[in-house]
Amino acid sequence: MTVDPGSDRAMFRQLADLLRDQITTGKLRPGALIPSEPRLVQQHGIGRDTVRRAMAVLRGEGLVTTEQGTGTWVRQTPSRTVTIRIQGDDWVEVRLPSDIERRKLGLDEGIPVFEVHRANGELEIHPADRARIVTG
Amino acid sequence: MTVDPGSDRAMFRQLADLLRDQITTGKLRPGALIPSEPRLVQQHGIGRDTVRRAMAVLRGEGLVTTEQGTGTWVRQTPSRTVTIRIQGDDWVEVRLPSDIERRKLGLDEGIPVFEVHRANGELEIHPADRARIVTG
DNA sequence: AGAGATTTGTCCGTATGTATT
DNA sequence: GAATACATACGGACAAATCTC
Repeated sequence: MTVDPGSDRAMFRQLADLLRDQITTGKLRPGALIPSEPRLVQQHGIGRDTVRRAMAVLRGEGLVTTEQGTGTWVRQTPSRTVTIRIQGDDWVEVRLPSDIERRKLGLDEGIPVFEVHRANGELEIHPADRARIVTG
Repeated sequence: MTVDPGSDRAMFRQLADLLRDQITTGKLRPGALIPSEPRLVQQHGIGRDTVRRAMAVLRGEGLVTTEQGTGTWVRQTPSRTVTIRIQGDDWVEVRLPSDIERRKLGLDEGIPVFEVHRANGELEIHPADRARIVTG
């Protein structure tokens, strides 16, 4: 299966769809290496820019992580180590960190953060891929 | 102020930083029009690719929204119309929607979704820029 | 309705730099 | 050092959407 230049859907989206499907169906398991950019270029007969844009889509969805000089992998969904308990007048919002904040927190692209506003005025930030909100 | 080719920081990140700063400080208010791509190209003496990547950064952070044929605007943070109440064994996780799901939900890029798992097994999806989690 | 200008979307090519193996 | 892989940046070309006249 490959991408279709004649389709209405942009080729980089088709390629992202194709890889996302392999990830969500388990064909590409967490930790698996995505074929290199030149490899995908050759496999689908497309430009490198197109491949890179597809990767950018998947990174933005938190599905893959890329390391310069090495390659791109299916992200390991970390076991949720943090359980956030809220009660009373606590409340929670969610947002994506800025590029700067993301680096400071050591987060991958496409990972939102929980902003936990405690009733006492304190503010906690938690990466949203390692946390789950419960009551009590 | 403009970008510096000699800096360690990539130029498209510098441009994103610059615009993000104007947005967060209120210099560019919600609804304000971002200068067009050719305008920014000329203003900073950079390539269009660089400008577009800066925009992609800001879109991914949920700060701006882009419409083909029109332009790019500072996002209106919608009034929070949804309040999610959780209690008992309800729990909440957060993720970014896939490209396909995002279109189906009519969401901008960079907007996470709440996944509310009810104790009775039901599953609710809420755009995370229009929701707030509380107890009770 | 139509034409033209403006603006963003997609795709390709090339070149160079940086990081890892 | 060499080979491989991703990062950044430029340029050009055409398509698609929107707006104005």
